[in-house]
Amino acid sequence: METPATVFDLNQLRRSCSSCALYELCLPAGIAGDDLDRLDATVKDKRALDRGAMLYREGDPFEALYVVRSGALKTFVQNEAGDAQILAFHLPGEILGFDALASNLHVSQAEALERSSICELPYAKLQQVTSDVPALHRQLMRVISREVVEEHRHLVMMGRQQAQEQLATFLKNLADRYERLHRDGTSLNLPMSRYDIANYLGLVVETISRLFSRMEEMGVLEVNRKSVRILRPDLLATLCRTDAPSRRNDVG
Amino acid sequence: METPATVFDLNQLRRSCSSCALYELCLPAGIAGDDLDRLDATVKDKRALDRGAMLYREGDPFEALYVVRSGALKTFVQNEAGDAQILAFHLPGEILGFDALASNLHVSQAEALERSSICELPYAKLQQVTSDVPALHRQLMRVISREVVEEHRHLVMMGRQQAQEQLATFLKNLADRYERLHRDGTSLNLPMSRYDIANYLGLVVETISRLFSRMEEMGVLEVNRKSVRILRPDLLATLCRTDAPSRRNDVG
DNA sequence: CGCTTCGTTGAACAGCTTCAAACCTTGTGG
DNA sequence: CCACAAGGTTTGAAGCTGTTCAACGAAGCG
Repeated sequence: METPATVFDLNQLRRSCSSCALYELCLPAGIAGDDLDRLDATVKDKRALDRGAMLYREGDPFEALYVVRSGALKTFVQNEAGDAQILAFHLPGEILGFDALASNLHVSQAEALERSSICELPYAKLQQVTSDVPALHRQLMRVISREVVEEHRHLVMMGRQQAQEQLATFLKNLADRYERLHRDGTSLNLPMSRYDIANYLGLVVETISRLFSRMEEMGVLEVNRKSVRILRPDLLATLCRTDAPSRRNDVG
Repeated sequence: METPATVFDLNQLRRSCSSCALYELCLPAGIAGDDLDRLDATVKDKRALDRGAMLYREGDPFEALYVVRSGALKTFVQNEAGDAQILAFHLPGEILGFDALASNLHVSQAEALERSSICELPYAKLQQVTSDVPALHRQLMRVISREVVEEHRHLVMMGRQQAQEQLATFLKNLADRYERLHRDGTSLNLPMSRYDIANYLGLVVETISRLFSRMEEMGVLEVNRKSVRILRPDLLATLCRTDAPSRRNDVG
């Protein structure tokens, strides 16, 4: 909890990737010297987004990639009826916007889950830099590929795991990502609602609520609304695994 | 049904992307002239893969991207217990291998579903060309992005749809892709087993079998083992949509 | 302070899975 | 070439997980 003034000062200070706390998680990881300076010059600050504010919508022209600097966002797709499927939650240091590379239009939407600040990488400028800096090009490909791999995780979770395993995996993944941010990975403050978690996992709210209660009874978690403390990380890890290998898991 | 001799001749003839029947579906789409020639030079022919043969395995070093020229493959991830989740089926003109870009190791596996032939794009050579040819670079990014979007479809199918809607969507998608190949999109010859379909959709074989029977009773399909004829494409399309918007579809 | 949204809990229900068995196809070795 | 084994597919019956419907308490917000 910092005062608004402090946050503002930090943002002023950090108008350079090399001095950003997220440096090693972000796109510039693995880039140095002049190349980093050139990337620096392409980064535009984006005003903070309030909770519920959209970073981009489906059909928006592709203008930039975005890095979360603080806060959290969700990305989702919506069908004609307005039904949504959440694709991912994005924490500080994570990049979003790749969905628009294919058609130069966004095919998903990004919404802030809480007040968030964003780095904007205008793609036109980024392309100029990448054509001169092969290292950045490779780095960009690596980051997209990471996104592909991350979606594989999501698919496995949905396709092969039971509800309780899914929630355990989801929490463990969140905890791991918070630890990478040098934060405590055992006491989480969930930025998303139960509805969001349910949607992300392909379940309904009631199931999520019941599972939180059950895992609290088991002594794995201490749950208080958005605040989740992991009391037994070891138990949580075992809950991620399916113990009864079901027939649907065999490879053809 | 061509004689082996004819196929061989075609392969001889087609040692150039510009003369390949898959030209407009494949990586070179949007590339022309000298640039295409340079790409041409990087393409290596890969011997045909027999049914069940692996193109790459988890942990294999990243050496190349691959384009399916004929046949079909499946990609999947496997957990410690050997349980698998199929990520995608790959038809002619489609590219695979992007999973390895992030870590320079494959994190998934690719297996031929039937005798297939493959174009190999050694990544080292490809990188040389992309650094000189910005158009190819952009094209490559677009193709990866398409993969991301395609995985979104898979996630929505798994997360928001019921079993029958899933199978209908799966079949419609296959039909569309076969039509893009200038083949008949109404009489499919499924290269994958019922087990594969079930695994891909996060269901069990029995469910798939029952759904095929049910959709045949409804007059939508005519099913005979691997051969599926779509009698009522209009009905199939309606079966893809959820008519009862369930609570789990709302966006938080 | 009242309203709306979020979260929790209970009870009944439904859809998909599990278990079981039979049939059909494919391939292999005698 | 046939018999048999092995695996893929289909169908039935029972069971369980997660959903649906309903109701209520708590928190957030104008």
